[in-house]
Amino acid sequence: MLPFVRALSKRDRLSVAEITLLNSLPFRKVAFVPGAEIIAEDSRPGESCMVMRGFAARSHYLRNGGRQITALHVPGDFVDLHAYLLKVMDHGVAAINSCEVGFTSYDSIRRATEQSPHLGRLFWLSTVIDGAVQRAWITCMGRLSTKQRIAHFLCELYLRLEAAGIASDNRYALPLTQTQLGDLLGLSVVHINRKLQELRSTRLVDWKGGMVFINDFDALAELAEFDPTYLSLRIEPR
Amino acid sequence: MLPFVRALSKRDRLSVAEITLLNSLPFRKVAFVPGAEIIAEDSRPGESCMVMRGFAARSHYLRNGGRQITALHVPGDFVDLHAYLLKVMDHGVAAINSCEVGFTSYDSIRRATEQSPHLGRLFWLSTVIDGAVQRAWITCMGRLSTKQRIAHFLCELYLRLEAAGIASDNRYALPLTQTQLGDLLGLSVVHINRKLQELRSTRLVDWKGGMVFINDFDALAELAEFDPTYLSLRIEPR
DNA sequence: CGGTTTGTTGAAACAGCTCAAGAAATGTGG
DNA sequence: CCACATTTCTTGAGCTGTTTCAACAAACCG
Repeated sequence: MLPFVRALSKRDRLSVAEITLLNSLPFRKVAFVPGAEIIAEDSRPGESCMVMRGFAARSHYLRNGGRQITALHVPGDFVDLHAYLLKVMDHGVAAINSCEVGFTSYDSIRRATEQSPHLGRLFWLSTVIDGAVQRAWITCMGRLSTKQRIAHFLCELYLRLEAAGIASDNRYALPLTQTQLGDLLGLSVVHINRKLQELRSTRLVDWKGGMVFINDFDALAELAEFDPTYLSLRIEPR
Repeated sequence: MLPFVRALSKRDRLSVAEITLLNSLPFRKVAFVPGAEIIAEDSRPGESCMVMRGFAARSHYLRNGGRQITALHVPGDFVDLHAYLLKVMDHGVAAINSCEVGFTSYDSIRRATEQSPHLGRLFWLSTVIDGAVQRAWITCMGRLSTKQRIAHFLCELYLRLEAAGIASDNRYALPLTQTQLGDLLGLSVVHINRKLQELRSTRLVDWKGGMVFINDFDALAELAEFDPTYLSLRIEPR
């Protein structure tokens, strides 16, 4: 089953017909090496893409060479449903690690939404959840301490990966470098490094060898003022 | 004409039937005094709302009493279309100044989208543009200097107000206090105050008596690395 | 007109950045 | 499986940006 279907089914009941329709969406699968550009800034794609395996990031680059990651996409994320309506990319999408992405044409998206308006709303929901995540990031960046931001990010990612069915037991593979985490949280590597050490020393969470181990999720969430409401991980008729 | 219709018509061609349909959406209009809560955090609204007059803000509050504004909504913004799909509010919406808001039920939204799938996509577009604005804010907060952040915000708001038909000639009414601007950009009032003075001293922009005067939009945009692509202010078939 | 909110200023403390260098981990070709 | 090159992580030191606290001035409101 597609991780996307699994993630959707954490948010609403899907009929067998809808699952069939989703599984029959024609995906052109492409593999990307770490750092490769998946969708170029300013391009006008004719397809949307979904992460099948690995991580991808949306990012903006600045004049001084600085980078800001505005979203991290994990397996099951319908990354570029936005572009179906925005038409022009205002940012680029790149592979974080070695990853596989599926492309499907706007035509097939439109056909699916016309065949099932409910599925159309679920596609819409997927973009709206992305927006909720971005709002949470804005709050983190504006008002939380560095240690809290890191903790918040680690909590969020655990729940998202769990929803996609690729994390459990409070642990998951996180293929990010500290530089990338800095670009994501809007901080320098050096500072990330130091605060990460402080966070590790609390023993609430570990991150080594590309694996995150959350030893005390509740305490970590408490530290980060993390409230999972914004992830909409509840089954509701939508 | 609704400012919402005006803003949409900057992004796609609307048929007469669609404009009629929009104008016939039943809106229950409510006036709010400055600071009043329009939608409560954690509530489950049964209606979406649109700003008719004045400004409204989404915000998160933190344990220490801090506040982060994650979106500023101006006349023509269909503020709470998100909740149509999210169901539970993960944040509150409050009036910035004295404002008028129109509420319309999820039922009428659903009827309109079923009557016109194209209008449905335009509603979806409206939420996706909100997301694009949030991504731009993330980049601002993470990687721009304070002066740039202020400048970026002032540029963005001018274009959004112009699209809604309530700003022109590089000037507009901005009913924010410096404290609110700080909550929006994730900075303290004191710092906002000092950097605002520096920005004023460049003569690129003025802000006094609740009015913003952009003396040199291009130079201000250049300073802020502002690229309006993300606002999707182009007519495209969507 | 007086009370309250908003804007402005100074000074000290703290958070985060940059630069630079060395240590550890990872990847690659032989 | 080792040796080497490259990337990533870690550390120190000095500097810049931002916050906090506290006070006063100016603007606004009833």
